[in-house]
Amino acid sequence: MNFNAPHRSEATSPQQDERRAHILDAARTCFSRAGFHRTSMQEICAEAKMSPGGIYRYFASKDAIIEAIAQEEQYAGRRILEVMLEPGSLHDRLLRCGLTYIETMRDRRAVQMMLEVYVESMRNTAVGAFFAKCEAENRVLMQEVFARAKATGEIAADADIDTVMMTLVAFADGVILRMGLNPDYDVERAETILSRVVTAVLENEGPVTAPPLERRE
Amino acid sequence: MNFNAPHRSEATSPQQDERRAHILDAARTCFSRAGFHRTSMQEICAEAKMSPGGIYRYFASKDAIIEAIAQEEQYAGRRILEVMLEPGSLHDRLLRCGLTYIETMRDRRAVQMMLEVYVESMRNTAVGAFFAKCEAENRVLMQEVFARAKATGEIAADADIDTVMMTLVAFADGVILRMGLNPDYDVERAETILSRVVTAVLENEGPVTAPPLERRE
DNA sequence: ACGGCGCGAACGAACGTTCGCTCTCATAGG
DNA sequence: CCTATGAGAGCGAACGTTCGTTCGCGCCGT
Repeated sequence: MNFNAPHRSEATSPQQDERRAHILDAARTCFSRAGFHRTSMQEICAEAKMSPGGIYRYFASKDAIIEAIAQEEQYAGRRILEVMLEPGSLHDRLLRCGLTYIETMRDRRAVQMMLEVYVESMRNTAVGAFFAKCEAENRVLMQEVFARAKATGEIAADADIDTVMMTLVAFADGVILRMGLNPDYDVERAETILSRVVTAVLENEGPVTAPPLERRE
Repeated sequence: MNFNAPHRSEATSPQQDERRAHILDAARTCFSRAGFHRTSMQEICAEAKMSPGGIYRYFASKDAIIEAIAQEEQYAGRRILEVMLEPGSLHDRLLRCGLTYIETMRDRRAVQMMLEVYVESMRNTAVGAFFAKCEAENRVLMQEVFARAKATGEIAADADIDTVMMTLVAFADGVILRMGLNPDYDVERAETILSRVVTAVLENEGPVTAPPLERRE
């Protein structure tokens, strides 16, 4: 529920932080192997080479560990999104942002963690609430970025920003999901395709009444 | 482990099938609410209004229920993919296929089930093995479709079929994932974008040759 | 001597599964 | 027509196991 307060004391020493990180790392290994709810505390203990009593000194519950990991994931995502605030064309920044995101997910373990967090977020859990909050923040950030792009004429003034944004995010997540499902999928060979997709999505829609399928001859 | 044999007898009466379906439906409701591994048999029993003993007459274990559901999901996916064998332009069929897929996922419950199956498939489980088998079959089907498209010149002869295919599938899954994460996401407003994305992905690098047109009404 | 860290046996609860029972109902024999 | 019979459907208390968590006690640096 509470994502900020440590278990017992408000102040944390560097060694405590290190220990916490050690436990979280062990938990990640276990969770990515079997998922949040099929991983037992005993397994995390074994992976971290600590006893239950030791771990419970740093985290109040198993859920607290899950929440801490979800938090880390969100912060990592936010840091990547901040690429959008750097200089460059909208298309370039979006592509760079996407590729950076994909780069951090090269490890199958990372994909599994991300998915686990996503799945957990869709349920009525503390993780879900936190996820929604972060998602809303990210959206505001992106809306500002796109609004500025409208001002400079990089995208049409009447573009449906929300849809464009969401579709791009959906695409990035989809590629990562596919990387997890099918390790053969080579994103590097897909890079030029990705670039074209970004261009295509940024293009403004034609007349609203036009049929969705364009006739090409 | 075994996806085909029923629990006790090889032959199944229509009433038995109906009962099985009833149990699976209850299980889906529970699973989409809390996930495979946080749903207890007791909950499924309550939802199905049956006792444990009753349910275990139809399924050998909880895992057997999960496997049956994963199987249903795969078969549904395959049926949608068969749109690709119908007449029409490649672009048209791909878009229709994607939109049909998305249509079946309008229900949040369906998205959650799909994701649950995906996550389970990434682990070393019986579901994972079955998933890999289906995935391989689907790939063969798609490779044939694309090979034929090359023959008719709908895509360039040197196009990287595997990458194109995977990227499109990734996109579809991504959109669905986003629909689950963010119920505000309105796919209908995204439809023209989706169409442009399909076009963009199908384009080979270099000069774009226009695919021939066959519209279906 | 003392505060903390860390241990690991032990706890109650909840899990998936089993098993012996009752009930139902189609059929056969009288 | 009635009733005996047997197979299967369904039940639910109970099983052994495993779960997340607790707690009292040694250990160690100061």
